[in-house]
Amino acid sequence: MPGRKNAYYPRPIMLDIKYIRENTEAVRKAIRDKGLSCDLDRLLAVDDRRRQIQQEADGLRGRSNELSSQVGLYKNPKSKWYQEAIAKGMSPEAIKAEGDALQAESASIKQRIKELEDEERATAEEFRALMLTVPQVPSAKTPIGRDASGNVEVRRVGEPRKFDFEPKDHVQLGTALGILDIERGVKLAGTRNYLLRGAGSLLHHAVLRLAMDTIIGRGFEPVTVPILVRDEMMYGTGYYPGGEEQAYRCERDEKSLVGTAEVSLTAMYGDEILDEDMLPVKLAAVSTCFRREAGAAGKDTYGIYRIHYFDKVEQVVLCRADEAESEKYHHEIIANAEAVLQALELPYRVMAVCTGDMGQGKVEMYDIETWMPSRGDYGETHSASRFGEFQARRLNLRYKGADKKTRFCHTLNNTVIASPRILIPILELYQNVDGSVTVPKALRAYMSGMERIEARG
RNA sequence: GGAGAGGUGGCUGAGUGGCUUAAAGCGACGGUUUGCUAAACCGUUGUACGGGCUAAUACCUGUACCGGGGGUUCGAAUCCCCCCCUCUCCGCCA
Repeated sequence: MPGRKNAYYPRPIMLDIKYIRENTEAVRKAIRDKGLSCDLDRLLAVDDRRRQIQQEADGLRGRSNELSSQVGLYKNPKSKWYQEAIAKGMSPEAIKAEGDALQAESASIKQRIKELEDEERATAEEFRALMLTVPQVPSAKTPIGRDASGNVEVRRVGEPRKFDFEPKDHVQLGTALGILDIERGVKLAGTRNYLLRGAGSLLHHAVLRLAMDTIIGRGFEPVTVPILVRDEMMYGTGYYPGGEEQAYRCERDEKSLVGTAEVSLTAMYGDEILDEDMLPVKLAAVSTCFRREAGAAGKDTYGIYRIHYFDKVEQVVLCRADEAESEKYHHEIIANAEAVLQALELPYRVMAVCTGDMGQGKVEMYDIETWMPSRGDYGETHSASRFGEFQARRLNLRYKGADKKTRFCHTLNNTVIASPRILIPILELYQNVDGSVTVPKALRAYMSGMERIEARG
């Protein structure tokens, strides 16, 4: 691992300022479509001023360097210049006088440089703050809309089950079967916590194993990653600033518990330059995910839909800076997730997420929603995003191409499976009239051949 | 947690205040030679942000960068302060 350089955060880079200068209208439209506030005109003005200051300061620094090296000659009797001057008949006193004069000029330049540096600092700070608010420009395919209601269904696979009896929800089923214990979870850790027991715990591990085996079979490298990471990684992947309230942050250590292994996987090559022939890098990790769910008070409080901790298999792709390639892998990671849902024989639909619902950093985003009988609707179980170079810029994640040029990678990620949320449709759709639950065929191998979960005697 | 040693270009490694635009070597790239390979010889060599000229990420040019930040000085890789990281040993612990 190469040493970390300029390891401060947040990194000021978002989009390329040159891109913003040259594509102002596209960025302006992105701000509008994503419903964000970002003072682009102010940003451009600050950028302008920033460059003026740099020009003046650089010029003065150049002059100052020149003076310093001259003073060095005047002050050093051993220098070639000094000896030549003496040989030409200059007196040491005359030399000293000239040297002092240069020194005086240098001092006055330094004064002006100091002023400029103060202004430079202030301008850079405002510049950075403004840059942090500039959104990634969404792809042309992205539907334009204000919120989730603007999302567009792309396709629907499988049929929601029609029951010939009154179905129970996952809490009723899981509690009666003794595989889900919300009360004791709350006793241990507060609201939005739970225990999975016996076959419930087995089922949880089985879906994770199925997901891992599926994704490994599709060429992804399994990685075990830290889930308490430096805050810098949260900035790098775009969760900070803005998402601090959603994360469990360990202030003392300036580290945060990740809400997804995407953070660790995407950031793991940060500050490195990869060889182009290493790409694409395809990684997958299973990790526990922690979410404070601040601002969601009272929302989805029932059951295990929205909870403070869960386990998730996440897939991440780092690829070349090529729009078509990035789109190709986006389709691939969505297909990977669909393969798992199809193996589990769960009905789902794929939604194109609209501009207002997709988040600042994303170029294109699709959610997969799985049918959940208790909600009488599809519920989000997967989220597939591509970021262009947004995350790579913040992480300083680059590659060297065959043409010797260094570029920022493109990054993408998607859920493979998240449990226990996925247990909601599994329990509810595989329930039997007697309250037992049939184990999906694809999971039986991971549960010692168990075919049916029944209440314990 | 305690004690010590260190952080210099892709890598190794010189450099304790100014003719240092960071030596030298390795590697990489280009070229010459060569039946091919190898060897030899010659040349090139990073990043970021600006400016000029542009079809250009080509070329010319400025500044900054020797772990990070601050200080002393006309001038800092070099001196001072704070922080971070790595390594070694000890302690504690899963």
